[in-house]
Amino acid sequence: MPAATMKYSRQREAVREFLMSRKDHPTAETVYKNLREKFPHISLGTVYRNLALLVELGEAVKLPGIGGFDRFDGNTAPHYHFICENCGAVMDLDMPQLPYINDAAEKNFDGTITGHLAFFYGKCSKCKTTAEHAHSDTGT
Amino acid sequence: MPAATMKYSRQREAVREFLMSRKDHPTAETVYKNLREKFPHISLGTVYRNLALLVELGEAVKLPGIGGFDRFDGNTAPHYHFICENCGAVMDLDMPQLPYINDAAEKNFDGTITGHLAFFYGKCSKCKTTAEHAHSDTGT
DNA sequence: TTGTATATTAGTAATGATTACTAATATATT
DNA sequence: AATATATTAGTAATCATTACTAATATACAA
Repeated sequence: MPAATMKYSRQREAVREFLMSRKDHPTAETVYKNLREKFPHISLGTVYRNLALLVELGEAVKLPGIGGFDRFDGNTAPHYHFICENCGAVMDLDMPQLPYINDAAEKNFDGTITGHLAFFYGKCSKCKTTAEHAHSDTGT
Repeated sequence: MPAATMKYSRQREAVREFLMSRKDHPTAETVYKNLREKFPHISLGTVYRNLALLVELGEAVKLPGIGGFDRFDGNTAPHYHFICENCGAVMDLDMPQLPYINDAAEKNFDGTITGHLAFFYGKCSKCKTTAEHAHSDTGT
């Protein structure tokens, strides 16, 4: 619930800027670790609150529960995601929207389809060649 | 981690049967509530352990983090899901697989796409007419 | 500039789904 | 029946996320 009137905050701006600058859909923990370089006393709660606020304002998107925890995407334009089965990396896919699959879904369905969310699985370019097993998102 | 050799258990059979009998992708809590009618002393841990075991054996599928918690699907054949934005209900969609969208995803992608998961959103037939706000999965 | 109002924060405690642990029980085999 | 071990019930621990609170930052006006 955004406050009645909103005030500027350096922490919120930093969260916003960090999110916009990244294409890897960081977790709250990753945002926290990175912002601590600029704000050594920032609290995890502040990160969570501002991430939720940005989502409410339509300036970020929440990808819930991927690999056990929520991730946040500064790109609010509808797009598809890829998740590497090997290293857990999450990345955007450069592909057009597929609005017609909504029609396919609505064909034998009583309700109304307004949209969809799709995640593609496989191996990222790195894991395709190297057969490593470590999981990423180290926040570097 | 399944044990070296597996033994029969009435509780596990009950979990399996319950899951197979339902098309609404119940949560662990829902399975627990229902099985308590037959096993008044069954523990939630037993339900979780057996659900995880069934997933490992390939007899069930886990839908992670939908609406805040994991759901379990006794239908292991690949299929698509619908999630009602109003009541939170989760249901199967009667539609063909869309293998060609993997090709669309792989077009400008360096890695390998092996599959996808898609969730469709909108209003179920019930919520399309009645404008209620309660969330379901009451376990009845 | 001061002063007042209130949104925001840091720090910490609480929540809640899920997982781990352990002594007792169920199952399988001899 | 006796032995071995997989499984359970019950409970405690985990851990991402949320809620709470006194102190601080921001906005704006006198």
